[in-house]
Amino acid sequence: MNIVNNKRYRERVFEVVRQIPVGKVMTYGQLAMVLGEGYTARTVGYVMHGADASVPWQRVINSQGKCSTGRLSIPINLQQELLEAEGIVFNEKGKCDLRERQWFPDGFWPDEDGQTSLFEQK
DNA sequence: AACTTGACGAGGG
DNA sequence: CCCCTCGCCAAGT
Repeated sequence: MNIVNNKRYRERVFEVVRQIPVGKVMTYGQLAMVLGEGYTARTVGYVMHGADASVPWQRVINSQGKCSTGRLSIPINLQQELLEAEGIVFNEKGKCDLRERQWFPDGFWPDEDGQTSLFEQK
């Protein structure tokens, strides 16, 4: 059976996304790292495609701090507007400050320099 | 089975 | 900062 049609596989992604607080975001790659074996940024993106209303899908953006939902069934700029309504600020190039807005689940923390890598707690 | 296309990401120029 | 290449891996044709 296809992976993204596997309910368990999808639910693990959604469980984490549902924990992202208002005003915070995570990237596809981070989610993949947190979820571990079997998950990649691409598959996470695929799963998000099928998110239902119980999932704050707008809080998942790409590693550059931008929204990647321009050309799909989602109206242009909807994601950014939803996030702005949650208090997130985007510059004229559609980028927000990940350093300030990135959220990490319990058990993970960012490395010294960037916010893009995660390490498991000892 | 081959080839293309992504709600991706890192690295190089 | 922008653009391109690769690696990634599931889906659609």
